[in-house]
Amino acid sequence: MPTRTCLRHGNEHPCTCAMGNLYRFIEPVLLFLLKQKGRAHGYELGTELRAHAFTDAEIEVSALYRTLRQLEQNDCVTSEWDVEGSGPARRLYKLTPHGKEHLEEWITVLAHISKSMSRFVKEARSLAAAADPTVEGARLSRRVASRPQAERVAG
Amino acid sequence: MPTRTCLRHGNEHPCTCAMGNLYRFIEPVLLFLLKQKGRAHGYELGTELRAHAFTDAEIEVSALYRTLRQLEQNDCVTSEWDVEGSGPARRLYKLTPHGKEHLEEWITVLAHISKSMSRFVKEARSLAAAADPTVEGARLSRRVASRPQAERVAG
DNA sequence: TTACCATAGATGCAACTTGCATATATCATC
DNA sequence: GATGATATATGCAAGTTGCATCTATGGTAA
Repeated sequence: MPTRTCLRHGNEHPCTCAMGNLYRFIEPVLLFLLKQKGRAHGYELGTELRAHAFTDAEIEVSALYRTLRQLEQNDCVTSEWDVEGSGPARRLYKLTPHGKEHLEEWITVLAHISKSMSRFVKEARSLAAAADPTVEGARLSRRVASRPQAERVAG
Repeated sequence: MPTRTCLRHGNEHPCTCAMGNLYRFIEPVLLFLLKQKGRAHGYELGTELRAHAFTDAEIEVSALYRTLRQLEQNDCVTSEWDVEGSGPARRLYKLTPHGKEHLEEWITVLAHISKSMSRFVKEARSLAAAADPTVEGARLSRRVASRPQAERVAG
């Protein structure tokens, strides 16, 4: 979270915004959406990215387009100009076989990270509960796995 | 993952190494360890970091020390030189109250990310299962409430 | 007709982050 | 006196990010 603070949400509550866009995590979502939709152009993907994003971070359009071009360089997607219809030309992207494999790799990696992360959260919470054995703390330490609590302030 | 490949594990299987150290994720683990241990020096933390790290990435010692100094700048930890004992002097770190709060923030944020991430993995896997209805795929896709719609065919 | 807005994509640049190599120093052991 | 483990730190090139800005098309409000 470094020195950065979230400009949208201020400094009052923890916010994933402060982590930046983490383009590394934009990439898999783009691959996923392309697999799901068959083909799409960047602007369109930008509007749907939010729903699957891992953080509250605003999607930087420049990051989005740059990630797409990079994916093309790495042979994960192909693109062609679509001049049909009205409005400015759009670049239509499609997943390549290699892109599909890459998405599979991402899924493996993300499953791993997500698991380590939630294990860490569990550990850290039980440490907090042990260190601060209030009523709330005790209740938490009894069963850490499911907490219907207000968990998400960020957003 | 970009252009990078994992040098330790090669290119043969997906590897979180290729994501880099993600110092953003070193930070919370350091805060956690300091809370757990009371006090510790950097080198020591480095040896215990692996057990809690979110990725397979080798811990870059320079990143570790730099993160600690940054945490100190941000008033999350304090340090003092320890010249007792043998060997070179070591900088002993301790969590501050603000550091404790910061850890709590991290936990909230990480819980959120981990959740979004595992939801994504689930979605992506069920999409894969639907696209590739092998025996294994079928088992997975049975549980899926809403199959993804037919791909939109662009004209 | 002009102004403005949504759509669509791209680039320039300063600031920041990261990986790797290297420097420093203490002490133990060979 | 050489080597290696412990312990911390910095320099620098390469890479990444956020923000501002540019180009362009077409629709609509004024």
